[in-house]
Amino acid sequence: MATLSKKTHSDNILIVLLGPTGVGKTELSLRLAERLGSPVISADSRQLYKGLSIGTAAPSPRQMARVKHYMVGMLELDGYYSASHFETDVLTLLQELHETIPAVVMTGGSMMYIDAVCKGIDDMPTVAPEIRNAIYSQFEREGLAPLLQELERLDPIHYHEVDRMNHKRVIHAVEVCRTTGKPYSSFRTNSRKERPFRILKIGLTREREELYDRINRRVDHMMENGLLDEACSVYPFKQLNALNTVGYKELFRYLDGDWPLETAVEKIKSNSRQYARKQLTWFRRDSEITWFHPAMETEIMAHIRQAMRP
RNA sequence: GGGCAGUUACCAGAGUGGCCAAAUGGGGCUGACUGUAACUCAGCUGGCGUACGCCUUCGGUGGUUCGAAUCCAUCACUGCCCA
Repeated sequence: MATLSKKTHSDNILIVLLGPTGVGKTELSLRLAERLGSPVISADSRQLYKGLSIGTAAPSPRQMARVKHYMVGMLELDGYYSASHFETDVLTLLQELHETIPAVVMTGGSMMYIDAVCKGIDDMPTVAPEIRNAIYSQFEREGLAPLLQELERLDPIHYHEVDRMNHKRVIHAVEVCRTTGKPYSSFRTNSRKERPFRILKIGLTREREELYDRINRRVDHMMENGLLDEACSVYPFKQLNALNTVGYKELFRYLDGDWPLETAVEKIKSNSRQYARKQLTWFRRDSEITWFHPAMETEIMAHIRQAMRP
């Protein structure tokens, strides 16, 4: 009887609204959040940064006035951040929000960030910048072969598991080995972390042609709304990872004089389409996602209400 | 009207007698991915087949040849130059 008034873990829920870029997540997330009395947590690895609002299609000031947003425009361009940081930050935030709000909305398309929150990511030691720099300069000088040999010696298990053609993965494993003196694979648990709330994943999708058309048109709108000015304003920081981002890297090629503007805009469109495809590939293997067309707001709301019933 | 250049797969563009279903790039498709992930990497991309393979392609037609995307003739179209 005493449990009647007491909230349990399973009373709280995280509603994850995910989907490829340009599918229409932002507007729907606002409407759902308003109906649920929830804020919106953005799961977007680029909207995190300050000064990239046009190119990352971040929620507008007007939209942010409608609903409280978290994880948007809170990071300096040179700030270090990762999926693991996101996991920690969002879990802390959710603990707080769930005190008063049973159903919290998170929306975005950064696959690894979403998985980090929903499934967890292993604790991995932070790589010291000196070690990272040393390895990257070695890579530039000597190529990947010596690093592969080093990995084979330091972590034979992971050596056989990694994609050895993928220098980023190989380099990271070596970084961790060098930093800790332990094999990279010893930090991997392959386990899924428990969460003190339930998770409902709602995927938004559209016909491919419709999605591509929206993406193409959205890029044109971004250009009309000052994307080039925004890119100019961050151009001095173009070497930062935060700016290895669709919409900026292509305009930098224009500003560098490599491409005419028209080419850069076309590349933004095609890179956005490719990104959308990769997102769909990633999400496709997640059987926990229930898919909807963004116009199916009524059905989506019903699906959420259903899940919220005890 | 005359001269020259060209016509290759979705696009661009190599190939100029057999090793060509045809390089390469783009685009497209599929997939991998536990730490800067809007990153990075891989496969496929004429048709059928798991595969050895078979079939249909290189502007059209007709030739030459054992064999043609490649050579010849002719027609069509495109571009540049001269009128």
